[in-house]
Amino acid sequence: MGTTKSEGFSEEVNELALLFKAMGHPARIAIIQFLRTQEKCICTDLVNELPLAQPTISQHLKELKNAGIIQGSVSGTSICYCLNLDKISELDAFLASLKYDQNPICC
Amino acid sequence: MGTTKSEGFSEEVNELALLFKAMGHPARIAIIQFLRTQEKCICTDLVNELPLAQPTISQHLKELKNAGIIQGSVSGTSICYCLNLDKISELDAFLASLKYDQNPICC
DNA sequence: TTATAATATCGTAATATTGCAATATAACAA
DNA sequence: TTGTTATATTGCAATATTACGATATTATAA
Repeated sequence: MGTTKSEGFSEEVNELALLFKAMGHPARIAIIQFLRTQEKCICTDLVNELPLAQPTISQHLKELKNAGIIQGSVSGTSICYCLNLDKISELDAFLASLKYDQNPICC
Repeated sequence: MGTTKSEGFSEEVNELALLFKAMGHPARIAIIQFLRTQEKCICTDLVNELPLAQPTISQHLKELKNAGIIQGSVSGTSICYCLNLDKISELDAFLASLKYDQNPICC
């Protein structure tokens, strides 16, 4: 136990869960918000912006990248991160579908 | 450590993170999908539908309810759960905003 | 080459999450 | 009352996550 059970759930369900999980942390939401509002997406600034140490931020960036929510491209000594709108659209589509499919006579 | 640091992040960021976190598990996504497609939202069926034991499902329902993503109303011996579209709209609005605000010249 | 700046990785302690058996509770039926 | 059905709670073992200091890596600058 302690392990999340993924067998018995559809691919789609597991994929969505991983994406939502990757967003389920304040630092990672803050990173996403920061990337949205930045002119340039170079990211040492996150270390000054967020109340977390550099290794911790690096770790959160890695998780977002693994989930495919952000992309990073090397640019000299620094790395340019940005949002991957495709993944974000997947989540958005799922949530939007909930709003329309739902049975009106409930609870 | 092990504890998520929430001080230093805005209320909004923390709230969004909690909502996403609540959805970051296959069982909880499956529950949400099930509620969407059911005629009636009575939920013993989840125990037959999902590959998890009854106490585990009960626990996941509780987490979704605590996050405000679903609501439950007692109906005799059983409980009628349904989606709370307001919360879902909050998440949806956040994701949708990412798609429009983003800087087009990036990475 | 040596320094510096930006980022990543490792190791680890503290805490959280997950899943389930056992058990409790609560509403109704016989 | 006794049983039955639906759900919740408790307790616990296994595992995952979080945060960070120390240290590595990598690219450029001096």
